[in-house]
Formats: sequence, C-alpha cells, structure tokens
Amino acid sequence: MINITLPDGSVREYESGITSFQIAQSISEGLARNVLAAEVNGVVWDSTRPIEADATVRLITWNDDLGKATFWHSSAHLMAEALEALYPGTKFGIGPAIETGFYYDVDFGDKEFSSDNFKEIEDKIIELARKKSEFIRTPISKANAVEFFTEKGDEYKLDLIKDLPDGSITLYSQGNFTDLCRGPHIPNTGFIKAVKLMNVAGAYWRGDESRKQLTRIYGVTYPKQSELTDYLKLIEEAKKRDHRKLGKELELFMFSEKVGMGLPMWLPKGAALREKLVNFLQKAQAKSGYQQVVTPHIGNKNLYVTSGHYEKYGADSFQPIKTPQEGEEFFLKPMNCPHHCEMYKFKPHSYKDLPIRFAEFGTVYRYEQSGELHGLTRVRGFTQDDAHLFCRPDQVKEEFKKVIDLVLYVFKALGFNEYTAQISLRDPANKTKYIGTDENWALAESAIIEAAAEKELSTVVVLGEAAFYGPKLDFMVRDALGRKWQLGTIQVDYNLPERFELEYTGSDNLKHRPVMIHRAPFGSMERFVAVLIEHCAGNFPLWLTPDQFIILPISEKYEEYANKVLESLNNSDIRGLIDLRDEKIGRKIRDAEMKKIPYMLIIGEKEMSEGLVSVRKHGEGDLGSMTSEAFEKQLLTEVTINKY
RNA sequence: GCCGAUGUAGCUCAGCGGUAGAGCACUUCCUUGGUAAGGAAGAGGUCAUGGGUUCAAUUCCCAUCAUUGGCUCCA
Repeated sequence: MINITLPDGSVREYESGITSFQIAQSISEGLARNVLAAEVNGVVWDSTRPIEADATVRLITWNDDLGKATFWHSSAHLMAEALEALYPGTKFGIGPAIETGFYYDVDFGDKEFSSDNFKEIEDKIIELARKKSEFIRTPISKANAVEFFTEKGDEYKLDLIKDLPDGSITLYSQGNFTDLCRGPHIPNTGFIKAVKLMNVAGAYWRGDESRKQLTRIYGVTYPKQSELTDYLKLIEEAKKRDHRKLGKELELFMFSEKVGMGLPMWLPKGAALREKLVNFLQKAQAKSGYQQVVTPHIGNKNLYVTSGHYEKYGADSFQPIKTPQEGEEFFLKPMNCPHHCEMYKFKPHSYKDLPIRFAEFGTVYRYEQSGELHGLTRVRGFTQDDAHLFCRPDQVKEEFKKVIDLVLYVFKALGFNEYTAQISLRDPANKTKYIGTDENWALAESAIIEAAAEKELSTVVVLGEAAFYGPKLDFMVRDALGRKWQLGTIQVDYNLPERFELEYTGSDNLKHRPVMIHRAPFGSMERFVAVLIEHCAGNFPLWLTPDQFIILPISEKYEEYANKVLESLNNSDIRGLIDLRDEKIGRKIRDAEMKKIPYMLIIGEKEMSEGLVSVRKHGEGDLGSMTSEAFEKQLLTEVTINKY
C-alpha cells in the first residue's frame, strides 16, 4: 500500500500501481470523468500512469491551465494523426500547446498547403476523436527511437532525439500515430469534441533562419462545442475592437505608403486624444519632481558609440545622415537616454541636487524589420513618454518605488485595473550578453526586487529577460477581453552613467557616479493608445474622448439657438460639435452613435422655447432635458471623477 | 528579412480572359423631419506597380511595393 497526499492535505491509502484516474474515481465519478492529467510530486503525469510509491497528487482538469495545456498538446498529436492519414509522407517537427490552443510544425514536402485544407483536416480530427483512441505511453531506448524514426523518415524527430539523454525517451501513440513526446496526455481522444484550425504560417525548424522552413498550423480544440463557439465569439469581439479598424473609423490616425511604412500620422481627433494623455502625464510628473526637456531628433554617431547602442543596434537604425563638408554621421534618435546624459553633464552636480528627473515626450525612430510592423503597436517612428532619473545609489530603491506609484496611478486613471509585473533579471548562465560589472548588476537587481516587494506588487521573475544594460520591471495590463499587453517599463542602468562619465560631488567632496533609471509608464504613445482603443472599444473615458458631445438640431429652424448653446459650452473645458446637416434627427443620432460620441444634445421646438437641451447618452439613450448650464456642470463633474 | 494570404471607388466588399459593380460616404435638388439610416439625381476607378503569356489581361504567370497572419528581432 502507498500513501497519496491530496492538495487539501488529506492522505489516502491505495494499492501500489494505482493511477490518478482511479484515485479520482475513488473520490467521485464526476471528477474521474473530468480528469485530464495529474501532477505527481510536482511533475505532470498521464492520469493513466501507475503510481508506485508514496506521492503527493493533484488532479488536473480543464479548469486548470495545466489541464488546458495537456488537452491542447494532445490535440496537436490528434491533428498530426489526421495530417498523416490525409497526407501520407508528412514529416513532423514539434507540436506544443500555446496560450490558447496548439500548433504543429510540419513538412509537407512538395505539397501545396493552404487554409483551404482546413475543413478536411478538421473533419478528419473529429472523425479520429470519436474513436476515443487511448494515448499510450511507451518508454524506449535511444537506439530504438532512432531506428523507429529513421524507418519512418522523420528527420526532425531524429534531430530532437539527438539532444535527449538515453533512458528518458518516451513515445506516445494514439490510433495509428506515434510521436516522440515526453507527455503527458489526456486519457483518450474522445475528450476532444470541437476543433477549429485558426491559421497557417511559416516557421523555421528550431527557430533558425538558416534551417528549413516548416508549415505551422495553428488550431484550438475544446471539450465542448459551446466553448469553441464562445472562443470564436471572443475573437470576433477582438476584431471589432482592433485599433487599426477603429482608428480608421474614428479618424484617429492613418498610414500612408508615400510617407512610409510604420510611420503613423495622427489625424486631428487622434492628436486631440494624444494631447490629453500627454497633458495628463505631464501634470502627474510635474507633481513628482520631473522636469520637462526637449532634445533634437538626430544625434551624432559618436553619441551612440559612447552609449554602446551603436555597437549593439547600429544595424537596426536608419541609415546615417552625413554632412557633406565635415563628413560627420548622424543617426535618427533611436532613444532619448544619450541626449539626456549629455544634458546631465551641462553643469556639475552636488549630491544635494539628486535625484534629477528629465522627462521628454521624445519621438524616436527604429528600423524595425518590415514583417514586424503592426498598426500602432509596432512602428518605426514613435513617441516615448520617456524620463531618466539620475540618482545616488542610496536613492535607487526609493526612486524606483515612486516610479511604481506613478505607473499604477496612470493605469488606474485609464481604467486598467488588472495588471501584473515582470521582473527581468540577467541570465546568470550567459553573462556575456550583458555589459556592466557583476557588482552593479547585483545592486540593481536587488533594488528592483525590494522595491517591488515593498510596493506589494505581484510579480514574476524571469531570468535572461533583462536589457543588455540592466535589469527591468515591466508592467502587463489585462484588457477588457482578458488579453495581456505589455505597457510601462522601469529599468535600472549602471552602464550609461559609466560610459558618459556622469558624476556628482558627494558629501565627502569626492566624485561619485550616479545611477540612472529609465522609465515610461505608457511605453510609447502609439502603443498605449492602441491598447487603450482595444480596451475600451473606442468608447474612451469622457476626459480623453476627442469630442465629448454633439449638438443635433431637429431642423434648421433651431440652428441659431443650437449655435448659441455650442458657443456657451465650448467656453469651458469641454469640447463638442454641431451637426447642421439637412438630415432627420434619427439619422443624426445614428451617426453620432456610430462615432461613439458620449453625449448628444437634441434641440428642437420644445428645447428652444424652454431654453433647455435634451440629453442623450451614447449607448444608453434619452436622459431627459436640462439647461445647458446643468449639462455642463454634469459633464465637468464626470470628467473630474473619472480622471482621479 | 523569411513563409502564407490579400491588394478593385474615400470606406466595406462583389465580380470577371472580351477594357468594371453594390452598399455606405460625397455633390445637387426635393424634404423641415422628435431619439439608431427620408427621397431622387449626379459625380467618382490606369481594377497596387512593372513585366510576361494571349488576337485580347483587372482576371492567368513572374517580379516589385504595401497590407495582413506567423517566424525571427526589439535600445
């Protein structure tokens, strides 16, 4: 007999060789039906794998992320089985689960493949799923595994086996398909009830450009058809909120082939929105002791040689601009920090001056690879809400905490209530990727970790994700559809002060080196606005929205009165439009609703004679009539409440 | 940059080996209308660009450019 400890701490006794499926059965049949896998002593196992010794067991169902991952990984195998059945000779790369669904990288040889093939594959998958084929685990020696896949002609699997230690290799089979796999898998294919192949893309074998490009097929499966339907609805909703679509519809920004790819231009409404964000952050920063600065759009090559960026990223910059006489080279500014470092050196600093906080909405240009561009989220020219804080080593943690406060304040003001933070540290195994001394890295890393802990941020720590010059703290927000976006970032930098030989005079009358903190709560204006658009589906908070109200006269008879109302309202901090088109009121309302204008003021005979306006709220309907002064007051109140 | 898809009117999209269509938007006229589309007429396209095949190409083929889904990268 062996002792099985369950997550609630209870210990049950079972015969050796019991499976976690049987353990589930002993608890309840319903649970047993839903068990996809189990975590045995912290390792995910097949629910059908016998447990031979005392163990801690956690049963994993669909509601568990590990359960979904197991389910989708098994689905990848099932898709592979379908592909092999439909297209004999297909070779298989890897087929992992991803955040939502799975993919499989396959080599179809000369066969042409496109999304037109999806339907027959989906049908085949369902057909095979209904067979309820069990996933069977078979440990195999390295030699036998090599033999098996050599015979099958699957060179990719052989490539994978090469790196695996003998004795740890397992095969999994279901139906007529056998794959190299460490598992685990769901008990049988019958759990998979609904499938949708999402898209097809090229992917290099092992992510290496020099190797063969395989066909990557993305798919998603669910244990219930209704869940697939819900997921597809979510995708539809995401499409409706796509900032590229809304940006066009709401006339916020545009791109032009003639101007150049990846170079967004802000139309009047978008510029108004952006300006409000800039003002908002500037005000908050002024309160936190930041000083606004302005630097030019280009910088001499030497600036970036000094900063180290030239060596590291010179190739990813735009071609240098050369002066004909002096032969100097200038680069379009790819970041603001070197300029700010030079500004720091404008005059000597005392320890009493620090921290010094230079803030700039600095527009920078980076030569992003063409395939990488995407709407406003990946562009070649963008404006960072940048700032560089120069402080004494003993101030780093305190400054860092203040920046965290600022970032969280910004998120709150803009309705991002769910966020997580990621601490990115150096990869201790590969220190050559980074510059700076071990000592400084240790200082910076502990400052971030302590600051985050003292601010009680929920963080994940990831090794190897640090910038080359220092560790960082990145903020991820979750939007209204549950999608994650990386926004703000805070980075500690001991490197640039060194390279630019920044100094301050300490109380000991000796020269010391300040520490630099880079930070951007929005990240970039472009990216932030994109995320904001998708988060609120174009229904911006009232204080940000480009046009807060629109006046809709019933007919031209009321134009004069309507214009007077508009004039009185536009005198204050709110801004609106008037619709004087020769259209019926229903039409004007519809158009205003489509433009997502928060308030509509309808003015006709009744309103004019009583000196009132009739207020209609976007998405809600008629609010009744009031004086324009009352409306103005209500609007201003709403703006203030939402803003802080 | 690489692989796949796409590119037709300002927008959203049909269509086709015989030099183009809808809806919306736009212009003009009629209509003066009370809470999500009033009516009529008109104007608008080198069918992304450049080659090729063909008697004939917007349509088929190739290249380029751009968009897009991925890969890779991200100061």
